[in-house]
Amino acid sequence: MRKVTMQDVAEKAGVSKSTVSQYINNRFEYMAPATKTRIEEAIKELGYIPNYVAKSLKQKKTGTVGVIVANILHVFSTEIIRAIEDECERNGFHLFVCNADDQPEKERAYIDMLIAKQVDGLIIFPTNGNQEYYKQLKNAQFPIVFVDRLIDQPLYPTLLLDNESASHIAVEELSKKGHKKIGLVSTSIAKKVTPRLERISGFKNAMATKSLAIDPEWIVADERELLADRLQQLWDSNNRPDAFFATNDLALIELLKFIRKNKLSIPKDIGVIAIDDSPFLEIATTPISVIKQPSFSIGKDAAQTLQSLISSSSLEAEYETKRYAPELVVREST
Amino acid sequence: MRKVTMQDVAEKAGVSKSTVSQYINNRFEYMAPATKTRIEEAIKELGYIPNYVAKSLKQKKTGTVGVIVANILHVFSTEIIRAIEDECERNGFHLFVCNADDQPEKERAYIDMLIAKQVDGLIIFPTNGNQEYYKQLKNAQFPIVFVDRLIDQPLYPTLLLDNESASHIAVEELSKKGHKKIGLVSTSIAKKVTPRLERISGFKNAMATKSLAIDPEWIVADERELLADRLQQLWDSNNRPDAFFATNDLALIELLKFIRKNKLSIPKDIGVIAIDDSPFLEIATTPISVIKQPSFSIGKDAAQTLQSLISSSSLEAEYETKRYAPELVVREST
DNA sequence: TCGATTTACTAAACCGGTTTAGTAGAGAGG
DNA sequence: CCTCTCTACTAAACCGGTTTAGTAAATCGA
Repeated sequence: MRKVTMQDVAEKAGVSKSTVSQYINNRFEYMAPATKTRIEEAIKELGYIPNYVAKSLKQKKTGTVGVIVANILHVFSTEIIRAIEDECERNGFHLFVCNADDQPEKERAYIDMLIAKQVDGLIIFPTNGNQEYYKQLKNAQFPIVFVDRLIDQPLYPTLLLDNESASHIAVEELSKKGHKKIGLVSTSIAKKVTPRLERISGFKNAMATKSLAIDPEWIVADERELLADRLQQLWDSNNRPDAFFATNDLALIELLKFIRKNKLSIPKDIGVIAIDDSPFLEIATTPISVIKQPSFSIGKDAAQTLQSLISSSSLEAEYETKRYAPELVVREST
Repeated sequence: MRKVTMQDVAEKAGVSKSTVSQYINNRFEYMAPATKTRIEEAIKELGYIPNYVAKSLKQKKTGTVGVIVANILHVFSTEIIRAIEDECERNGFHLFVCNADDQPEKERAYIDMLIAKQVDGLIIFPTNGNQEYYKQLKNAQFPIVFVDRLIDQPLYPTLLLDNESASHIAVEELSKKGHKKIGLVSTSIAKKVTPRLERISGFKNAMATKSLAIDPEWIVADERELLADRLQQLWDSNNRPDAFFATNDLALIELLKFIRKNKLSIPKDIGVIAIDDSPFLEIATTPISVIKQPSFSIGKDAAQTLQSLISSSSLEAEYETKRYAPELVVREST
């Protein structure tokens, strides 16, 4: 079954393709009411749906943006995507959602394909391996917004949590409740992912500010699968902290598993605070205190920032980084 | 800065556009090695990236599929999307991800736009309001796969959990542990969403099979926001079940909040089992027993089924529904 | 040596819209 | 009555690829 084209509508209505195009684009300035009606009817009868690909080719814009996240399974990513989606829907934009899995090659391949598919812009959780490529894209004036991670140069607008502040809040809350020997649990920092690095350095600064001793052994950062063992080793060594700051949801899960396995009670035996909330934390053994990221604001702003880059004719030389304030939710775990 | 086109490459390499096209599509049968090299160099020097939109227009396929889910924030949706994405990446397909929020009008608008954008196929969590439209799409031979929900006619392949069986497993597990007065908590069934309806009717059947009494008051199905109150009312009436089956993650969260508020202990005061797992349930007050959906299999199969529909020249008159076996994970809450 | 075949490449139509330049006819103004 | 403007519409180029039909030159077979 051949698809109905504008030409078919034109013939049925007894007008030219151009006139149908005017109709589709609501340019009625010089259209006779009778013509309008005839086209309207022809469209309805034939069930005509305009081909957006043809339109995109001519107009050099697709009404499409790409989002490349590290992993959709993270709560934070999911919320960001949802917020971007909501905002884009308002502007009639559609979203290509991709997972780079923190692999620069995979990220690069996605960027290439998305550009080949002529997306109008990209929102990326950038890896550290494509700096040079980002620079090329910037030179070509291609609109991008970075989220959650910093790269070396201020090529593009970058939106992320004020991680330093989040760590300070975490340390402040734990120390306020009397914890002094504070440890940290993080997923692997091998790939130099901004939030993890900043949260760790923020943690160290905060500890120093409070004149609390930092024991390097209490900073446990490793692949998720290894965290349970690392924590157990630390515990068995008897050099034990009395509280832990988990820098993200995955680290928290591993920490809580360890705590359960060792039948420790929160916060008596061990205090806990984490970044990133989940509805389940509210109803955990001891409801877990957390530091929330304003993910919906970040996502919404990312989408809006991208929209403005897309509509502006040329990019600026540099863009500033926008930091978002974390929000403490005190429950019973600290 | 003008984009580099195939014409530019052709001129630089001193050949025709057609030859460059052959090169791009790896048709080297009749190409002189020298020509190949010249084109290769021209492409590299100019940084040429083919325009997939132009290609799509001519070839009438875009290498793009649309996924319309009820809500990305559900764990189940997220996992399905992730699985579809993985599978599609393998075939070089990209994903438009959309949220219909269970609103038929929103769903319809998305379908329209995605078709206008010439997606090669759709994977939909269908609402109940667009049956007639689905039929039209079927007539137009448009490839679709339905996930998670049934519609009246077997128009398209449909993949979903064996909900009846999931309910039986839930009742079996609870009754095995000595619970007899079993209640059910579900989010709203006003919109006749398949999984919820089937899980409730499966629950009733399972109870009947076990000769367990069903008290209609123990079946609490309502908007998420109202569940806490409804449960409290039931509890205060003193007509109390001794266990609850939560039919999805959101219902479970509300149930657990209620349990915590009333300081009930699981499973002593109240047994709990639910459909849909989350890493946090493993480490809850009492680790919660759940019935898992094989969401990754469902997503992967959905993507593969869609791929086969896309490559087949014509759709069949009817398709069968594929049911997936739920999997019981026994923890300590039953 | 000459037609047939193969090799290496190209011109031009095509995909389905948008857009620009242009035109026929009606009405206005002098 | 003639020009000028405005209205309502159209022809054709264009977007950037793919594809078909075709062609010139080289090679082959007898």
